Amino acid sequence: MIAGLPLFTGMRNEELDFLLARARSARYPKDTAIFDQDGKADAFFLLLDGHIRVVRLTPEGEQVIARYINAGELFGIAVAMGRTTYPASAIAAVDCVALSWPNEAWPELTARVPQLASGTYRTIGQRLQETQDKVVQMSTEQVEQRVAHALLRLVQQAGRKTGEGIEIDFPITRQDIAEMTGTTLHTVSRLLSAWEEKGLVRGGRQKVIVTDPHGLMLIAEHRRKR
Amino acid sequence: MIAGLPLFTGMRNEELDFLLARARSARYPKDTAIFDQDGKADAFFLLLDGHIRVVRLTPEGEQVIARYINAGELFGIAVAMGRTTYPASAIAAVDCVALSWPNEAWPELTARVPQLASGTYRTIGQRLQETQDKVVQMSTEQVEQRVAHALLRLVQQAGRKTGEGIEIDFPITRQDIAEMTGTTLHTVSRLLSAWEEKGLVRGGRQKVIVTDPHGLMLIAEHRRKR
DNA sequence: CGCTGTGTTGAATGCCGTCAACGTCGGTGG
DNA sequence: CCACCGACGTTGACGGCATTCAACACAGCG
Repeated sequence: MIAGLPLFTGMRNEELDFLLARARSARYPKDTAIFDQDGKADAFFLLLDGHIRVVRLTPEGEQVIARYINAGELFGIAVAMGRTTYPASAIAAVDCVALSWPNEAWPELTARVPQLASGTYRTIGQRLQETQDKVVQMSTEQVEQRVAHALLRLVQQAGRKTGEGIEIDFPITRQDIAEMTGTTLHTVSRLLSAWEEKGLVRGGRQKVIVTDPHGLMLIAEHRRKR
Repeated sequence: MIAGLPLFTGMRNEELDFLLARARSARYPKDTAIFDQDGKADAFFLLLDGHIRVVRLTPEGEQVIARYINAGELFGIAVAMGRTTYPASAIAAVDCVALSWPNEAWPELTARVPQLASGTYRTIGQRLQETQDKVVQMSTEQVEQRVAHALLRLVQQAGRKTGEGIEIDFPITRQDIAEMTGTTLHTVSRLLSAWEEKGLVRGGRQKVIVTDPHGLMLIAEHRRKR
C-alpha cells in the first residue's frame, strides 16, 4: 500500500518490511499538534493520510504557515539536519494518520536502507529550494500574485476535482491564506471576492474552489513591476 | 591551517589528507561567477578566503541575494540535495580562494569521511532554517526592521573592527542591501541616511560601518505591528 | 438564543515604491 | 593632468497598494 510512494521506489520488500517493523502508526485528530515548535525532536514522521499545517510562531505571537504536508510526504525530519528541536509546529488540518520512527533509530535505519537517507536529503533539498523561491516571490511580487500562486500551489498539491472545478481538499480559512502569503485576511477576502466576480474561483466557508486555473495563472504571472 | 574549521572538527589527520588530496584549489577574481544558476552542477566548494554572493535571478530579470558565503563555509552543495543543477549563481564579492571537489567523488568521500556528510547536512539544515526565518521576517516585519536585521547579520558574520565601529568586510552597495531585504535602493538609502543622522551607522561608497549595534538592535526588534 | 469564529465590505491612513533630478566618487583614456 | 563617463548615492515629490479601523452579516454550536 505504501510501496508506491516516491520515497520508497527502488526498495526491496525486505527493506520495506524492515522499516515498517520499526515504525509506529498513530492517528491525530483534526486541530491537534503532532509536535510543537522548539520542542525536543524525538521522532520523524511519514504522513499516510490527511493534511498537515506547518506553522511558525514569532516572538510577537504572529503565525506564519511555512507549508502544508500532504499524504506520502516526510515531516519532522529534524534529525536529518542535525537538529535537536523542531523548528516549527505541525498541526493536523484534518484527521490524519502518520507513521513515526524514533530518532535513535535513524542511524540504524539509514545504514540498512540507504534510499531512506537519500530520499530524505532530497526532500530537504526540495524544501530549501521551495523556501528560497518563496523569498524571491515575496521580494518581487505583489500581494495579488502571491495569493494567486499560493492558491495554484494548493490546488496542484491538494486539489480534488468536483463538478464546479478543483477544490482544495481540506478546510482553509482566509486567515490561513493570509498567513501563507504574508498579508491580511482582509486583503485575501477582497481578492477572492473580486476573483469570484470574474468567475475564476468560488468561495465558501473554509472552502476554496478554483474554477479557472488558467485564468488564475495569468494573474499569478502578470507582473506590474518593471 | 584549515583543520580548525567547524566542518572538520573531529576528523583524523589521515581523513583530512584524504579530502585535501582530492580537492582542487582555485582563485576567483572579484565579480566573477564561480557557477551559474541552472548550470550543470559538477562540483561542490569550500570557501577558504573571501566573500561570495549567492544570487537568484527571476524570469523578469530581477535579482535577489539569497545569502553571503563567508570563509570556512561550504557552498554549491547541490549534490547533497540530489540536484543536478545549481539553484542560484555564486559571484565572488572580493577576490576569493576556494577548494572544490567533483561531484562524482561525493559517494567515495562521504563513505570514507562520514563527518563530511553529517557536516554538509547540518549546513543544509541551517540554511533551510535561516531561509524560513527570512520568510517569517518578510511576512511580519516592516522594511526598516528587515534592513536593520540584515545589517546586524552582515556585521555578525563578516564584521571587522575598526576605530569607528564594525565595518562590513566587503564592498556592498545600497542596491545589494535592497536585494537582500526585498526593497529598493531608494528606501535603503533613506534609512541609512536617517541612521547616520542618529549616529547608529556610518556610510560610504560601497561601505557600511555600524557604530552602535545595540541601537540598531532596538530598531530591528521594535515592532510597530500588533 | 447568545456566542464565537468566519467572512465581507467601506473608508481612511500611511508606508514605501516610483519618478525625477542632482551630486559624488573613481577609473579611464587622451 | 584633466576631461569624461559610468556606477553609486542622495533627496524631494507624488501616488498607489495594502494595511488598519470599523461595522455588519452569517453559520455553527452549545
